Amino acid sequence: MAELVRSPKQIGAVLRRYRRGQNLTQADLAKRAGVRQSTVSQVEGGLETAKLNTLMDMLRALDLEVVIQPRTKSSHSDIEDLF
Amino acid sequence: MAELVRSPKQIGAVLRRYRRGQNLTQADLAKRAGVRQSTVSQVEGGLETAKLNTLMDMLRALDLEVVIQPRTKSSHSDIEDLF
DNA sequence: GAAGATTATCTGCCATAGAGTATAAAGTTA
DNA sequence: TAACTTTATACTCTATGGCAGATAATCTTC
Repeated sequence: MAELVRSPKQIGAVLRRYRRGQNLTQADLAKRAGVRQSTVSQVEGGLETAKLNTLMDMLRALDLEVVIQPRTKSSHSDIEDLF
Repeated sequence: MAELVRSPKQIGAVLRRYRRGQNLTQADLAKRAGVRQSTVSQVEGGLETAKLNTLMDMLRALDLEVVIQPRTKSSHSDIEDLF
């Protein structure tokens, strides 16, 4: 399932969801991605100033990929912005 | 058109393509995104340690959005990795 | 090929990410 | 509720992003 994300907070939420879906702990993911567990915790928490390569490492470790596309009028996940 | 990206370098290339497609200079985009022209230059160049919020600001300024999805076996743009 | 526009780099400065290491706080299960 | 696991925070230190401000290098165009 493709997840539209518009903020670091949403990115973190998606990462967490997929990590749990794969039954991995933050420590597991950290090891795979080559970062520290505390870093995983922060990125999942939506750290805005996280580094791009750190994010990419985490995505790769979860077998996720990124698609960039022109903004669509209104996507379903807009509702998430309310929370 | 949706663009699959797997590295900061590819992200930078996509940003540059869209920026030019909208006939904007780096300075224009910088102003819209609230960053410096030098920063735009670096991110388009593929700076791996760029900050997440900086990237998001640039994407938003170009009316682009990000989708995170499970990795597909082999996407067309894999070929781009050769260059 | 000179002028003008655009992009790439540089210096100084400050803020902070993430490593390393550790512990506190939450959650989970027996 | 004690024991264990998982996640959130803390502290020091080093590296570097991005701002300010500016200039060099590289296109464009006439």
